[in-house]
Formats: sequence, structure tokens, C-alpha cells
Amino acid sequence: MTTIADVAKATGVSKGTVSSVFSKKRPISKEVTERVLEAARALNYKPNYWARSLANKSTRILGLNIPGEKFKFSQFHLSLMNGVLRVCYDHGYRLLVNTLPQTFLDRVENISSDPVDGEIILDPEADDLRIEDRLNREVPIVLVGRPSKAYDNRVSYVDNDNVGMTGQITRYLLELGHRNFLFLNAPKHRTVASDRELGFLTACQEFGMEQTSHQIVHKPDTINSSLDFGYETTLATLRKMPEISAIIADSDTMALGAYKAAQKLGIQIPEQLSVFAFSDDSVFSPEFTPPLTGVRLNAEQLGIEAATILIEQLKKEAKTINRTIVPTEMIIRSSCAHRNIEMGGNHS
Amino acid sequence: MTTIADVAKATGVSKGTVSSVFSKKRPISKEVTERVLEAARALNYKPNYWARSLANKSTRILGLNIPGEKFKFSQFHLSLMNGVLRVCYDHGYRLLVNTLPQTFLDRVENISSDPVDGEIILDPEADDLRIEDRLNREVPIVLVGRPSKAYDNRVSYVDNDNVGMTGQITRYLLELGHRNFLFLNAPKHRTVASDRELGFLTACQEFGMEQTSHQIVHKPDTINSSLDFGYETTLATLRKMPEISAIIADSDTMALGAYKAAQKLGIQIPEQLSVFAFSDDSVFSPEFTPPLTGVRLNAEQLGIEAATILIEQLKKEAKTINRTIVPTEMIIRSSCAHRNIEMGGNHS
DNA sequence: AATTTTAACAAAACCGGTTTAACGATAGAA
DNA sequence: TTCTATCGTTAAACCGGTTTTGTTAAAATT
Repeated sequence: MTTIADVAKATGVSKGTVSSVFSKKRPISKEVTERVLEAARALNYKPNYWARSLANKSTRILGLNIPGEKFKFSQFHLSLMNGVLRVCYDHGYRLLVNTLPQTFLDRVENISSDPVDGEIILDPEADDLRIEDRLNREVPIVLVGRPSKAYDNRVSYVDNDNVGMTGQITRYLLELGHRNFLFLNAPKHRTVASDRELGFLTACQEFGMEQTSHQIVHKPDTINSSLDFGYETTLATLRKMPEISAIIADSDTMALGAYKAAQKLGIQIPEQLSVFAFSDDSVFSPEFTPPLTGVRLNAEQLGIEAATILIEQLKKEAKTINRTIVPTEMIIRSSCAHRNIEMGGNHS
Repeated sequence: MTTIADVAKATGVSKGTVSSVFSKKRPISKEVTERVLEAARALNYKPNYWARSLANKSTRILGLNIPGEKFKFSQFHLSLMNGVLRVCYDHGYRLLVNTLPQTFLDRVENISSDPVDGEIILDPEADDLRIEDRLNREVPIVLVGRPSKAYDNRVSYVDNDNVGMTGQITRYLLELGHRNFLFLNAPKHRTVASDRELGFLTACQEFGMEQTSHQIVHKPDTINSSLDFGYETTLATLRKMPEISAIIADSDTMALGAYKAAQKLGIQIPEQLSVFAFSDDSVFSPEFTPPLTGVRLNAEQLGIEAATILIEQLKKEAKTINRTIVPTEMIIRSSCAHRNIEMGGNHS
């Protein structure tokens, strides 16, 4: 491998001079610059990224940190990443995707600082160890999603208005006449789960005119497949509580599970059962009959905002705390309908 | 920031000893190991990734290289990346996504080696500069897609059988009675474009029984949006050649453009126009009425194979050339139908 | 003309790790 | 008892860049 020393020797100048030619941080005469670049080209020399990072204490790499075992990117994550990548592209940053399991990272021989200038942290949890760790090591971070109250004023984050949005869709379902809900929620420790739960419960309470009843089930960490979770839970719950006439699902994958369960039970959507999902456009759409009603989370915008804030934070020394809310829109297709009084809920 | 020297001083041992404790590359007594780890914990020390990479000449990072300006990941890329990430996860590699524009990379102050141990190169072109560059610098690479003949025996790659697959779907359409095609193909310089074109033409020729006619249009580099390209091209072509009864689209996005054009022209799919797409499950599915017939490329499997081959290549010194073909499956939904002899093609 | 400033570069120290060579202590072999 | 291995450790060299400091010649100032 060609090093800076080789180029220096070939050109008859010092290492420092070659360095300056490439980094452009110090003026070098036109004549020498030419000769150095010439020699570099001839030797096929390119500065070593890591040596440079070590000396510069900067990598110009952003990290995208996603927790969870055997993780798979969803459509939501894809859009989000597209947003992040666009900002990276504009600002000359590379993106490092880190999905390594904690069991791996905790082994002594793998312990190390992260090779990034800052990190975007996805799906924060109530007691998220990642946050404390980055705060300790003074690694700039931006969360996508709300942190726990303890960190509310210590880290920047980008989020949807989960409480308000869930309230809105709950009212929509209430106005359609639904009173008995199954809420397929995100894993319990995720902050998004409690926000949505809060929005849901508040709307139910405020609506007040009649008693509503509901079953909120959190996806357990032990289950990897949202589809299976949606299917199993819907199946079991509808059998136990046939009065349920509407399902709110955390993701389109879960909703798909609910669809399959309904089919298995011989229940018609939306005539007998309304299904709603927190989701961007679905990957599974060919499988959805009827088309799924849901809410657009604008994942790409979340990614754009997060990356922009992070890069902004890297530029200036002063660490300001930034909170950005990205708006959402309800997308009404045809999986939700008025509760059918006749047969309403009495599937069996 | 705490360095190895701080820990060494605190523990009263040498830097080398601390290094050995963390790298586990040399035996250190249990007693000293304990003391070092204790001090490291107290000082919140973690080995510096860059320094380590520099000394080790290895980063344990794989690169994912995607060309194109203002690039956006498609569903295909998402699935592929999920495959790659799974292998990374299993082998302790991080993934660096590089979509930086060449104009940025070419500026003197940004020239540098890539911070990866090896790279997965997407969407290779006939005369792909990336390949020569990596070969020169001896960076291990695996392509997803076929390289040009010149590199056929010099680089490993993973690909679908584009020629055979396109032949198959062309025969499918021919047997449905279609004779006049519009082929919305990938950009001309991409090798995948010529493979699919070859498969298409060969099938047409072999079928032989009647004359077929077709219009093959390559997506120009100047257009970013596949949707716009599909729309505009379909619109213009169908107006010019109303005898066309089937469209083969390079991606679901292009197919969506074709759908919109058909709608605009008042042409029914599939009664008057069949549409076929090289595509995984679509993101746009809610927009597809009727559901799109296409071919599953198994992008995730492509990713898994590519990453596996690359990591295998990193392990051993001997550089064997590996070629892997990932099978495809036709997914018949309802956007293709028998050519309607009555009105066949005569839209106007 | 003498002095200060500036430009352009060289030499050496440095970034934070790893690795090699050398060494003392202990253990086993001759 | 002496010789040789082995183990655990240290000191110094090294990875490939950047940066600080120092030097010299030319330009600018007084």
C-alpha cells in the first residue's frame, strides 16, 4: 500500500507538505502541488481514512443505531434512512449502520468507541442504556422518538406527535360507533408505546358519552415477528372478547396479522371489524384486502430532520437541545367502517 | 477523552499490557486483567476505534456502494440491505453506506481510501470505474449484478439469471397472445439492462411463429424519477404505437407510471394493456389496481449471498472468484391478460 | 540599509492504539 | 546445579496520517 511517505520521497518533499496538498489546510505553491499530485496519481496513492480520522479526531461518518436482536428494517426505517442519506449526501457524510447485538458489543475484545462523529438513535426505550452511554462519552446524538422524562432536557430528538395523533384516530373510530377496541401496541418499554397508549386512553375518556372497553396488548420482546404477534393476539382476543369491533395496530405488519386472523375467524373487514394501523405505505399491500386505513408518519422527514439537527450540532460547539415534531396525516382507505349495529362485534 | 495511557498509568502497568487485556491477543494474568478492567470501567475507557483500525489494518466494516445522484433506496435495496445486515450481524461487521456523489469524492481534499475492509457494489455498469479502482487498490469487492465481460473472471458477483428470467416472462406474454411490446428498461449502461434486453429479444426470436414488434426505451440518466419516466414514456409511446398491448417495466415504480399513463389514456389494465414488472413486493401497492404481476428477485437472498461471499473472501488470503445465481419466481397477480383480439391494442 | 513580516517548506512530535524485541522470574529438564 | 522453556510484562517502534515548531529566503516596512 502506498503511504504518504512514499509520495513524499518520490516528490522530494516532506510528509507534512504532501499532507497539506491533500488536506488543503495550509498553502502550498502551485508548482509543488502539481508535482505531489502527479506522483500521487502515478503511485495510486490515496490518504488513509483511518489515519486521517485518528489525527483529525473526526470521521465524517454518522451512525444509525438500531436496537433489537435479528433486526430487520421495515418500510418505516427504509424511508427514514432515505431521509438521513439525503442529508448525508448534501453534507459529505457517510452513514454507518449499526445493528450489532449487545451480546457481541459487550465482549471485552469488542469493546470500543464507535467510529462515528455522532449518532442517530432509533426506537428509544424508557430506560435506554444507549443514551446514558453516549452522554457519558460526549458523543452527539439525536433520537428519533421521545426519550424518557429523565433525558427530556438533555438530548435532542425528532418525533411525531404520537399522543395527539393517536387521540385523533381514536376519536375517528369512536365517531364510527366503535366502543370496544383491541390495541396491538409496540413493546412496552418503548416510549412510543406509552405515548400512543396515553393518546388512546385520553380520547376514550374525553369522549365519555358511553363506556368504552378495550384490551391493550404490547408486543413481547420474545417474539420477533410482528405478523405472528398480530395474528395470534387477534385470534385469541377476538375469541375471548367477541364484542371488539375495531383494532388499532402499531404497524402494517401487525395489521396484516389481524387481517389473517379475521379471515381465519370468518370475520369481514370492515363490515364486522375495523382495522387501523400506524404505518407508512405498506410493503405488504398486495396482501391487504381491503386497503388499509392508517396514518402516514412521514418517516423520510423524520430522517431528514434528525440528520440535519445532528450535523448542525457537530458544526457548532455549543450544544443546544432541539426538539422537532413532524406532522402526520390520516390516510383513509377502506379498512375502517361504521360499527354495524346488527352484527356489531358478535362474531363467534 | 480517556486513552490507553491513562488506564495504564492508573493501573501501574504498561500500555501494551492494557492493549493485550482488551484485544485478548496475548495472555495476561487474571489478576492484572481484573485490575485493568476495573480501572477502565472507573475511567469510562473504551479503546479508540480509529487507532485500533489503523494499527490492525482492519476495520470490521463492510461497505455498501450505490451509485447515482440523489439516490433513493428502493424496496429492492431495502430487502437487499436486510440480507446484508443479517450476515453482518452474524459476523460482527458494521455496514457503511456510501452514496456520496462522485463530484464530492473527486475533490482533492476529499480523496481518501475507503474506511472498509471490503465492499459490496450495487448496480454495476458496463464500464464501471469503481471496479477498476477497487481492483487497483486491492480492496475486496463483490458485485450485485453482472460486471462487464472484461471483469467477468476478475471479480466475484451475485446475480439473478436476468437473461433466462426475462426470456421466461417474455414467453409468458407471447403465449398470452401479445406481439407488440413496450420495454421500459433500466439505464443503458447498466449491465442488467443488456441482459434483460438479450433475454427479451432471444425469446421473441425463438418464438418466431409471427412477427413481433417492440419498442425498447432505456431510462435516461438525466431523469431521477422512475415514475415520471414510466409515465411520460408510456404516454408518448402508446400514442405513437397504439398496437402495443403489453409493457415490461424494469421496476414497480416504472410500472406505476405506466398505470397512470394508461389511466390518463382511458386504457383498461389488463383488458387492453398488460403490465409486467421486475419487482419485489411493491411499496406502492395500494396504488396498483389491478395488483401487479411481476417477478420476485429475492433481493434479501442476493444480499445474504453477497455479504457471505465477501466475508469469506476477507477471511482467507487466497482470492477465489465466486459467481452465484439467485433464483427468481414469477408472481402472477392480475395485471397481465390474454390479448383482446377485438380491441387489442387499438387504443386511441 | 536595517528590520520586520510573510510565504513555503522541513523536521519532529503527536493522534491512540498494536506489536516486536528484550527481559526477569519461575518451572521443568538434563 | 545448570540449562532451557515458558510466562507475564515492559519499553520502544510502528500504523499513516496531521500539526507544531523552526528555518530560510523573499517581500514589505521604516
